[in-house]
Amino acid sequence: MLGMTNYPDNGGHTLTGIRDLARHLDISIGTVSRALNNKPDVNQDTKSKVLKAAAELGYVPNQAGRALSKGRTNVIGFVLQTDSEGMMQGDLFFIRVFDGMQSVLTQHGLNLVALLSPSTVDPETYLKQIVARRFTDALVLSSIHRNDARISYLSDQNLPFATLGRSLTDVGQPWLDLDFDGVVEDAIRRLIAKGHRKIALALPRSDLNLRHIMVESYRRNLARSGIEVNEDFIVETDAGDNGGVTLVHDLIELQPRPTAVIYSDHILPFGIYRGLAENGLTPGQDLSLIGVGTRLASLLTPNLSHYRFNLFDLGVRIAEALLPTMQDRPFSDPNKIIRESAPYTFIDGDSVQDMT
Amino acid sequence: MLGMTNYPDNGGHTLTGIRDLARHLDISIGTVSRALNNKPDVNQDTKSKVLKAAAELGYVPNQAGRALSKGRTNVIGFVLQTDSEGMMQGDLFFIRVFDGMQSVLTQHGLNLVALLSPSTVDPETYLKQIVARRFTDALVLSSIHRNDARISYLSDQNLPFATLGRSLTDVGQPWLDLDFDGVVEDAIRRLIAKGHRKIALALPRSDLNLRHIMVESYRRNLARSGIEVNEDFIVETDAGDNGGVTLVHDLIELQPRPTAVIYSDHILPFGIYRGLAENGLTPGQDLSLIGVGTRLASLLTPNLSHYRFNLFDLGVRIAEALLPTMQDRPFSDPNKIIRESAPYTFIDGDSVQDMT
DNA sequence: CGATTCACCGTAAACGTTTACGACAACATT
DNA sequence: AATGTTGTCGTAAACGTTTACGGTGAATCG
Repeated sequence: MLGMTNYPDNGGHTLTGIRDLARHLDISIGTVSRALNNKPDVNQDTKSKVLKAAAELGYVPNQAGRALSKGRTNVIGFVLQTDSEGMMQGDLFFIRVFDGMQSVLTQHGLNLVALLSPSTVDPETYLKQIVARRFTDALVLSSIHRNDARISYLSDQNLPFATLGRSLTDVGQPWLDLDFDGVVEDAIRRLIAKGHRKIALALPRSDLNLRHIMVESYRRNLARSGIEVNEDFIVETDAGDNGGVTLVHDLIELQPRPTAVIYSDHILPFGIYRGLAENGLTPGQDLSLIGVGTRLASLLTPNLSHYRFNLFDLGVRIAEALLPTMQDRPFSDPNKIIRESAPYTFIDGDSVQDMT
Repeated sequence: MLGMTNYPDNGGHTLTGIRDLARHLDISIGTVSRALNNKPDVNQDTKSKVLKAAAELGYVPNQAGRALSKGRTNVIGFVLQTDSEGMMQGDLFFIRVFDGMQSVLTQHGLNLVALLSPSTVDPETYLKQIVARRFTDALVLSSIHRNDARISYLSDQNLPFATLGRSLTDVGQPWLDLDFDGVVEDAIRRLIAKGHRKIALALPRSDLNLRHIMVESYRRNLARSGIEVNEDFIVETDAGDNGGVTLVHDLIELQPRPTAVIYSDHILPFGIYRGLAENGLTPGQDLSLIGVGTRLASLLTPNLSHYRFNLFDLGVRIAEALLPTMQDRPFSDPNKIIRESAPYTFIDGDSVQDMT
């Protein structure tokens, strides 16, 4: 039957709780707890004795007990979104960002987990589930939309969080993003310097704020150079694998036909190269290309000019931005709030033609 | 009048605990708990009343309290590995598998999280951290090695788990994997039917059991067809982005030169195509190619012949294999243990030349 | 009518921590 | 000698659930 033994057979040397550890050392539970948490009110000698015994016996504090007592779980969630295509856009990004975040969070005794909102349910209700179950001390949101209701929701719930990307709905939380604004500015400057005037911007259809930021930067910087914006040059790309092919078909039918295109996607350039080839055109020669955030650019022939980001470092900075907000009440001290855009690096290739 | 004040100052309509909910309904805590957990000993009428009130007031059980009391956390971890290249190999896979797993686990009230062992620390110590903190009811391991110490470790810890991939160290746990064995067999048969005799096998350097399985299948099926195995034809590929280019250089220097190559990677084919082009060779014409598990095959020109798997379905089956082991003691009932290989689909392309 | 069952519900003890509080020496200050 | 101070530690009450146990009243049975 069930109640045969008071103590479950835990295989021998694995401790079950702090109680056993205290009994083994013949001191009180409270002192052991204080020693483990490095509290001031405990003798340096016994402190080291406790640490030693804990290491030897392989004692690890039960997270549920700790969470219940302290109200904190030491778990931080990185919330990711899978789009209809299975998140082709983000998945080449997030691993490195995650790695960067984790490298600093572990040093603070925090566990990072990735939370993927399923493709079948909308992101907000998924987030509410997460928050309601509160097995997370803080969250990092990604795939930020132009007006992202999740931000105000999290603010209402008093849960510390940071966003990878900014939004128009802003509650003063820390954010970081990739400087796609500056990237578009730089790309336009480079293209103009090479004599281009008819520059297209190709972006996937979405309501991500990143898209809006790029479009705005596109308009602003063209205007600054005295180039009138042709609305037909702002084209939406399909998410599918052959979105690049259809993009080329769309572009070469435009009147006038653009001589250069800026776009943002990992997979897109392969389709673009293929689409150009199908039409007897050569990348760089018949259409100049500049990629933003394309991880696989070096696999293309001719080499694709593109921008690169240090994603590990981005993860580090996100974690560093998040940590201070977890100390006291979220976003209490405005001086602590970190908000910045990660700098880009331009990788020169052969996909930009000199028109002069 | 003391007991009548059922308005704790929690700042609004968000409930804090089951205690408030019980007070609000004017019944005991125990009954509320039983009602929420659908226990038999509670009136159908009050049961629905409790459910209704919980939904209205937005009450969600505190997971820490529940975990402490029941010893289960309702969290399941999907353990992933990032190799030195930032997990280029796995990341295009795992999202869909994750999605599939999640689709069935949520129906059982379980939360799925992704746990990424950082590239800096070895997988086993990371796993020990996870297990020791026991904020997980069960685990799913991926990137299974030929002899994977994690498997015996988890078995010792009495933690339910399943593996995505099999290993020589086997403790009777459920596993699923992709039928790379059958894929190699099928690929060799197709190539031989088209007249190929000099078939190479190109795999990334690793100790994953999948690699061993493919090599063994390669040897076995060549032998069955009466073709002697040329050890030079089993080549190791580099993980980097231009691993495909160097692979081509290695292949065309072989004496005799293989006429076909089977390989496994997402990124590799792009490099192969590029490497062939650099040498004035045409994919399919000068070297037949068959890819295994290459997500982006449709982006290549000419189309790459390759094998595809239903990864969402794979995730579903993993979850279904894991669930019964969580009911009672892990792996108690051998009839319940599910172990199977997911079937492949061949996608015909233009990258296999007919030699007859 | 007493005894037995039954459906339902309240009580209280767990689960493993943390931490406010107080106790107790030893020592320093008047 | 009385008082205050300091360093160290034990005690016990939380934290929010679950669940074994016992206790009702009503219905059923002998």
